[in-house]
Amino acid sequence: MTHPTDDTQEQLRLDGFLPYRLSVLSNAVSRKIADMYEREFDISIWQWRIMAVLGESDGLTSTEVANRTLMDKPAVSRAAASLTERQIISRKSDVADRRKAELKLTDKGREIYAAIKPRALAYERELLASLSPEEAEMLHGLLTRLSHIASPDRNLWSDMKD
Amino acid sequence: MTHPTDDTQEQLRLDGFLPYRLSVLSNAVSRKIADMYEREFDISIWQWRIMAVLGESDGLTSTEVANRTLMDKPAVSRAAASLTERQIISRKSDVADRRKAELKLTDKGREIYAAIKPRALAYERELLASLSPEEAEMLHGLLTRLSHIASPDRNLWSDMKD
DNA sequence: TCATTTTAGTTGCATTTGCAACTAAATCAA
DNA sequence: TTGATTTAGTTGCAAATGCAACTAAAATGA
Repeated sequence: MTHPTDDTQEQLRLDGFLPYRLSVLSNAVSRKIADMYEREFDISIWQWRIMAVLGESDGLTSTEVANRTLMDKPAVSRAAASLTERQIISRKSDVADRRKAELKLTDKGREIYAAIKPRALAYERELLASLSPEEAEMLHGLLTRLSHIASPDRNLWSDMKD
Repeated sequence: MTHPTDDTQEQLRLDGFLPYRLSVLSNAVSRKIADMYEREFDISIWQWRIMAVLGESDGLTSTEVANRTLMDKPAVSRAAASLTERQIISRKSDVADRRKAELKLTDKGREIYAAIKPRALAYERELLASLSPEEAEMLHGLLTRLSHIASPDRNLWSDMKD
């Protein structure tokens, strides 16, 4: 076993390459739920993210939403604008600081949120169905550690409290 | 413990929601390597994927490349066109079937491939550095199982041979 | 008090992406 | 044959994305 003209000491198979695998999996997963949100509720992923954080804790500003969803400001701005237009969220501008506005789910918004949420969780369960609870927990732990390395700054994850 | 007007039996925290976590992690990872490819070699992710499969097994058609990289045909077509123009790959059209063309890395392409590859693998190692070998293996196993569920058709993964 | 800097959010734009529609070649079926 | 279908690859376009530049308001500080 010699290594001739070839500097291929270490193998690089695309389908064993972690960044590639993550990308393909994440795309497949995102596509699938996005289709559901879109088809059944006419809600984009970005819109859904906003709804999801507001569903958890209502009454945030755009900036807070951006931080929690890791969306950029323009994305939040536009998605929020369209949700506002459709009366899914309300925006009440802050009297003390008129640059800010507080975003909340409207009643209609809560209804939609309540309708989507179980679907989203069901899909997640479906994904995780082939994993034991221990494995699922392991997975989250591993993802957390990878996230710390991939974006040391914004991690956030488990060690972030409100 | 009652559940009032509220149907929030089950929790939905965005940052514990698997599709969201995958998306954020995958984006961070992709961004980071893409920056490297881009900055240092002026190669896009899609171009790199093509180079990577050709690096593994040279002389594929666009369709074969598309299957292996899970890119769609237009994406392969365009990325391949620009790689051809830059003489990083060559295309030799098949005499027997003139619709097809065989894509290969040129010498220049091999050089670039040889330069990028260790960087890519180094980044992967960096990512995996916080994981023990067993954990890394576990991670790949878990990703494989999730992939089977997320896209039952194209999996491909471990059970695919050439 | 008023110029300067920072912060919140929006608008605009260039690029990327994904998909549908197309062309050209090959295969199939009568 | 030759008409209809399938396959390989390309082109075109609409929508999504990411980022820079902007406006308006607030905070800072001389």
